[in-house]
Amino acid sequence: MEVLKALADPTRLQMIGILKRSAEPVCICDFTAAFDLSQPTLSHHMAKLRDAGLVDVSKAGIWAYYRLASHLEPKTRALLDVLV
Amino acid sequence: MEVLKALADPTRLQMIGILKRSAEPVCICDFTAAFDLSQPTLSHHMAKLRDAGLVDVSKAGIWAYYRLASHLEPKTRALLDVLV
DNA sequence: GGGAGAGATTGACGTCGGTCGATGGAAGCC
DNA sequence: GGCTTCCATCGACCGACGTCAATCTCTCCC
Repeated sequence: MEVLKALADPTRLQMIGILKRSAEPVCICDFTAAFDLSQPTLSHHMAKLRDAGLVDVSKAGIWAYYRLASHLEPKTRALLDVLV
Repeated sequence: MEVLKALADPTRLQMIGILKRSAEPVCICDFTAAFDLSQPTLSHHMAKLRDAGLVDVSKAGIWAYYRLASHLEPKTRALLDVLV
C-alpha cells in the first residue's frame, strides 16, 4: 500500500525506472541533471522511495548512491516488473 | 499512471478486490453496507475507478451495477493480478 | 401526478502531497 | 581553519484529495 502510493507519482516512477535499468548505483546529482526539479524536491521523492523500502542508499564521501533495494518482496518485485 | 493513482487508495483497492472476486456485478448499495462510508464518498471513489477505465457500469432501473472492466490492457490486468 | 428510493453531483472543509527557497550538516580540499 | 560541494531537512505555499451533508436526477410504483 505504501509502495503503491510511492509509485503513484510520475517522477518517482521514472526514478525507479532509472534505478531498475541501471546496473550501477546512481547518485542524486545525476537525477538533478535529468529531472528539471530542484534538489530538495528530488531528495524528498527519494526519501519516499526509501521509506517504502524500494531503494537502498549508500553514502560514499560526499555522494549518496541509490539503487533498487536488494531484497524486495516477491509481490513488490512483480509490481515493478509490470510497471517499469 | 491514472490507473496507479486510482489503485493507491485503500478503499478503492478494496473495492476492486471485491469486484474482481465477484462473478456477479455489484451495486453501490452493497458497498455502502460493507464500507462504513457515506454513499457520496463511495460514489466518488467509484467514479475514480470508472474514469481510470477499471470498471464498467450498467444501470438496471434504480440500481447501478459495477463490474471489473471487460477489456483491460494486459499491463493493467497483470497489475491487478499482483495487487488483489 | 406524486411519493419513495438509488445513485450522482455539488459545495465545503480539513488534510495530505509536491514544490521551492533557505538553512543545516558532513566530507573533501586549499 | 576556511571554503566548496553534495545531500538532507525545515518552513511555507498551493493545489489535489478524501470525506460528508445537502441537493438533484432518474426510475419505479401507487
